[in-house]
Amino acid sequence: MARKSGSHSDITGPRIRAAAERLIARQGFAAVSMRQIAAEVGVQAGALYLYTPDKQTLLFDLMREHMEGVLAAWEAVDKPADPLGRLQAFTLFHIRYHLDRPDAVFISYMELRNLDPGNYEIIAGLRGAYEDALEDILRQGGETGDFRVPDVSLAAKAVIAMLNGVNTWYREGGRLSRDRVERIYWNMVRRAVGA
Amino acid sequence: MARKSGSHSDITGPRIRAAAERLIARQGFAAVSMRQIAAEVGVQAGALYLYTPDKQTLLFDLMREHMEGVLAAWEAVDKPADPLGRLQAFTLFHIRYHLDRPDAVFISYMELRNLDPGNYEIIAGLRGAYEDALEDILRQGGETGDFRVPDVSLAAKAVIAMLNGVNTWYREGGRLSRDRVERIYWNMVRRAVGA
DNA sequence: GTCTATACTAAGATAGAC
DNA sequence: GTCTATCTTAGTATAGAC
Repeated sequence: MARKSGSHSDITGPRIRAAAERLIARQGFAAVSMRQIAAEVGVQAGALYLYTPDKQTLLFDLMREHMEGVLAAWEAVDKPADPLGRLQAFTLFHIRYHLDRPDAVFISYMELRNLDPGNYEIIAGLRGAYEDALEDILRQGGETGDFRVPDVSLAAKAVIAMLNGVNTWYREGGRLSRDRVERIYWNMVRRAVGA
Repeated sequence: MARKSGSHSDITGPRIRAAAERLIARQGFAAVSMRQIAAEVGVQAGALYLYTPDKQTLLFDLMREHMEGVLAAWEAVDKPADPLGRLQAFTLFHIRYHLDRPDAVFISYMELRNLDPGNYEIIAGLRGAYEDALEDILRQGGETGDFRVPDVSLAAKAVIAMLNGVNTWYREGGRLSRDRVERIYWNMVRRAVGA
């Protein structure tokens, strides 16, 4: 495709999103200024408004893309038919996908309260859809007798909270390898649901 | 004690902290202005500086008081000698204490990144001390054979993350009573550590 | 102890030149 | 597509009156 000289729209857009993601994850949405994001990209603040109508939309787009990405990636996972296998697939998928995207995860988790009401509803809906995927597995396993979960909704919330915790402390090259962390957590998840 | 007419230092101070806690929990530290806190209390913004040297110290004091409160309260709990009883006591204590203070919990969890480095170290140390208390229980139970935890540090983090999750969704008067939630979570914790 | 007034800084967003 | 310059609003914090 031909490109006008001096035009960088195909590269600046993604760079703005990447810079915003990094900065918001570290400092929080309200504490990050548009000037700061612009400086990180190497443009002036005004130039950002060629790529987003306002700061709120920038945050919303980051969160929506992340949540849609999680859902699409889980859809694409090759899933065993039996509940235990599915739960293991979910556990390993969740840990890996989230450890690969710490900034996006952190934002989608911490900045919910900075979304406008309409945007909040949409993101909350996407989060609910992801939780539903886990609930379905737990319900299926309850019916087959593979799991013993007195309350499917609570168990799903507990498992996701436990797995999300990994992101708060795991550091590449630390005491434990990813594989080891995954095994230990899978062991705890399995036992927590009475498998 | 004699009090000057028009003096409200004994009441305004706590009211400022209460208002700051409420507002910061809902909107985030960076998004809350000193004017907003003052308006909530019914004074002018300048008057806040009679009670705190600056906004950062106000945040730090809220977090320090909360963390010290958690530690002191856990110290004061009547604890069984056996690991299983201790773990149950910890689980029920954690859920109850945290559900009673949702705003303080939320802040101590979400606003770590808004602390100045020196203040961060202090709060992180207090958090570590609380986690240590749980690690001690798990280690003891591992030695007696009551629990099967391949990694005490990971298990402690997993349990605390799971329990913290309750605060994100529990609402008084909702589908489940506190007692029922406590029982279900205790069941999951117990199984997760192989008891 | 609190208020009014304000100094100072920085924010989000826009207009118009290039 | 980007920059410079700027409008408008709002923030933290302080000074001095009462």
